[in-house]
Order: sequence, then structure tokens, then C-alpha cells
Amino acid sequence: MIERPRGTRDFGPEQMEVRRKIENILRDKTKNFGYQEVLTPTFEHTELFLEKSGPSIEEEIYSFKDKGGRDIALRPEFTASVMRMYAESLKAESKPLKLFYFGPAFRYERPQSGRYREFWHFGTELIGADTARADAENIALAYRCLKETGLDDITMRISHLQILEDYLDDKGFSRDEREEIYHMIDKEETEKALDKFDLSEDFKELIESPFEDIPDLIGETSSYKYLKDVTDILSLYGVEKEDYEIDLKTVRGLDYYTGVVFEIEAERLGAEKQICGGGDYNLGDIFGTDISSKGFAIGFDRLVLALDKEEISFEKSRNGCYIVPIGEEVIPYAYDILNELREDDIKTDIDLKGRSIGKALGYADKGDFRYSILVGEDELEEGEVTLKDMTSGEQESIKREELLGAVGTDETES
RNA sequence: GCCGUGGUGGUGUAGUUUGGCAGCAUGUGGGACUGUGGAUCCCUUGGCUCGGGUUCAAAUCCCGACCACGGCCCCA
Repeated sequence: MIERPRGTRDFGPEQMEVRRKIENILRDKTKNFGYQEVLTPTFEHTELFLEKSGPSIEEEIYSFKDKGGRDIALRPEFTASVMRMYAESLKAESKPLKLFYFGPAFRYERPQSGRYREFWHFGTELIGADTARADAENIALAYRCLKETGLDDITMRISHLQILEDYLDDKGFSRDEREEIYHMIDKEETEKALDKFDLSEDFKELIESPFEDIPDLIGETSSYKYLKDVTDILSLYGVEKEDYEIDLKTVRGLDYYTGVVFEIEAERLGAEKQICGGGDYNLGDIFGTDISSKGFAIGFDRLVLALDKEEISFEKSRNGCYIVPIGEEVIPYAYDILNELREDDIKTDIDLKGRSIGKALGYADKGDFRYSILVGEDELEEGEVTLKDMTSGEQESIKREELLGAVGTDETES
């Protein structure tokens, strides 16, 4: 028995039904915000990802040489690919250019709950609008997308990297030192950072103060004012102060993030609880074009897990018709009905095994069909069908011409 | 990569401590039932993750691998 490779999953019919529903919620919401879908290749030149994220990530990506000797890697995320696509073929589009994507990505990591070697990302890139309003739209969309799925127990943290950057720069810390400090405070090891870098209590006060108190500590810097603007605009999107927290300890792992950043966590997920991250970044260096972008990525699998933990279900509704022919002589009549309903976009299936009526109805029940349509000699002679409502169990004989009207009136979409 | 827990029909489980006929439920297929589903009953199907070791005998004990889970590291 050959099994699935480590860190991969199969998705059965029920899971796919749920996943598609959630995917469509995200997709619809994002289109509603004026974004257009794109898709990039599953694999790229390895260099693309190393340039973007640094050589250290090579350990964690699926990379190999193809038969032509090229260094190839399965995408570990989409941002680099989408920006490559932009630089290669979308540069001349009018701005802002609003793009979204959905698909699988791959990382060679130790699997655990919420972490797989093949996982799905849903994300956006908002290219060429360097304003607080663009940042606000980016954050608002991410938040709305998650809320739209019904997810409730989430926390969102927003920050502006430049605030701490300015502070530490003033104090004379080098770039490497600053990065080490960020890493420590991200891991909530602030005290350790204070000791190691001989930082004053002012720094601790700065990163732990409520947002409103920050001007008292460092003055109304331009970064502070920018972030304040973003929060004001967020409320125009209906994302209010109680929906998030301004937290200067929120730092993103990579140095191409430059301005406003944010993270959303689903508290009940455990160790791998971050379901969304994003912000403002500039990948111009790699592609030789100075373009600012804002985007986010939702960890789709974690979102599905979080919804499950909150017991938010996506019940499938009964729809469609199941035709039960009784006896060989009615088969042409039954297929005539089958074809008519299918052509009218009503999900319709027919018994293929010639089973007893009882078994056939049991199948229709388990298959969540809304109606069963029984046709036998009696119906054939009268030009009728017996229409059975699988929810109520009631049935009636109706003229064949009336069938379409009877089953097409309510939700029987396929 | 590190530490820990676990793995029994498709699914959920009993059995593991103290080695001795792998049991139950559910599901699948068929039947009771060729003009009526969700009920009931009968039959059938199907399993000890893999490999080695100890033993008269291993699901059970030992070692290793694989996989999953909890956490660390990392987290684009």
C-alpha cells in the first residue's frame, strides 16, 4: 500500500464541499473589493525565492534540478511570483492594480496541526498605491474576509515598523542589531533584549504603551501620524478600535516589510495559530522597479481548522432530483425526464444499478437529494411521475409537463 | 533538526498493565422487501502501520523505521 507523502492530505467529498464554500466566500469578498484573480506557476526558478527571502530559506523549500539542469523550486508562497508576474507583464496596467490568488504552496517543514508540506494560500497584492488609505483597505479586506466566513474568535494586531526603526536608528543601532532586537521582542523576550543591547526602560515603555501615549514618549513622528491615519480610515470601513490592537511588538519576519504590518490569529488553534499576515512591502530591488505594494495572505487550511474549532458548519442543503425507474420498459421515459432536468441545470441523477425502490430511495436520501422521482408503468401510461419530497416524505402524482415547474421553483441548483 | 505522546477493519473503539481463539459499534455489498427512504432483523465484506528481535506462542515485550498529534526551532 503506497501512502500519502508526509505532510500532505487527501480531501474527500465532504471536505471539498466545505473548502469550496469557504474559498468562495473569500473570493467573492475580494472581488467585491475590486480585486482580480491571477495564477502563477506552481514552480519557479529557485533564485526568485532566495532573492526575496534570503538564502536561509533554501532548507525549507522543495527545490531540485530539472532535466535541463535548471534550479527549480515549488513555490513556498505567492508574493514573489505575483510580483515577478507584475514586473514581467503587468507593469503598464493602471494603478492601483489589485490582484488576488488562491492555490497550493509547499514548504519542507515538520508537519503538525495547522502546518502541512502542501498548504493553500489565499492572498492579495495591492500594487502602486502608497497611501494610508491603501493600507487601510488592505487590512480591512483581510479582516472582512475572515469575518465573512463566520470566524469570530480572532485577534488582529497592527503596527508600523518605522516607529521602532526610527527610535533605534536614532540610538545608533545597526541594521543587524535592530533585526535581532525585533526578533527578541516578537518572541516576547523584551527583557533579554534590554539586557543584551543595554536599552533603557524607555524602549520597553514605548513598545508596551497604549497607542495614544506614544506621542508623549517620542513625539508625533511621521510614522506615528501615518499609522494614526490608517486607524482613522479603518473605522470608515467599519473596522473599529475594539476589533484590533496597535502593538509595536508585531514585527514580520522578513526585512522587505517596511511600513504598516498586521497579523491575525485564531486563538484556539494552538502553536500554529496565525491565520493571516500582511502589510506594506517593497520588492523593487529584485525586479529593478521601485514599486510599493500592500498585501496579505490567509492560511486557508488554518482558517478551515479554526472554523471547525468554532463549530461553524457549512451544512450542505438538499437539492436536485433522483430518478427511480421501476421496471425495464420505463427506462426510455425515465431518461427523457433525466435529460430534460439536466438541461435545465437541475442536478439530477438516476439509479444505475436497477435496485429495489427501497434501496434507491435510501441512496437518494444519503445523497442529499431534495426529490425522488418514481416512474413505473402506471406513471408511463398516465403521462405522469410520482414526485416524492425527501424532506417531508410526502409524495404526489403530477403531470409530466408540470415536473419542471414543481422541482425548479426552489433551490435545486447543481 | 530537537523533546514528548500515540498508531487495532473505511470510520469510531475493546483488548496492551499480567504475551495465549482479534471482539463490539457503525459503514459498504446482498437479503427479509420488484411500487416506497431514514426503523428492525439476517448474511457478507473488511483490521493489529512496517521491518527486525525475544518467546513454544507477540496487537501485547524490546529495537528501528514510517506516519499522526502536542510543543520547541522556524514561520515568507
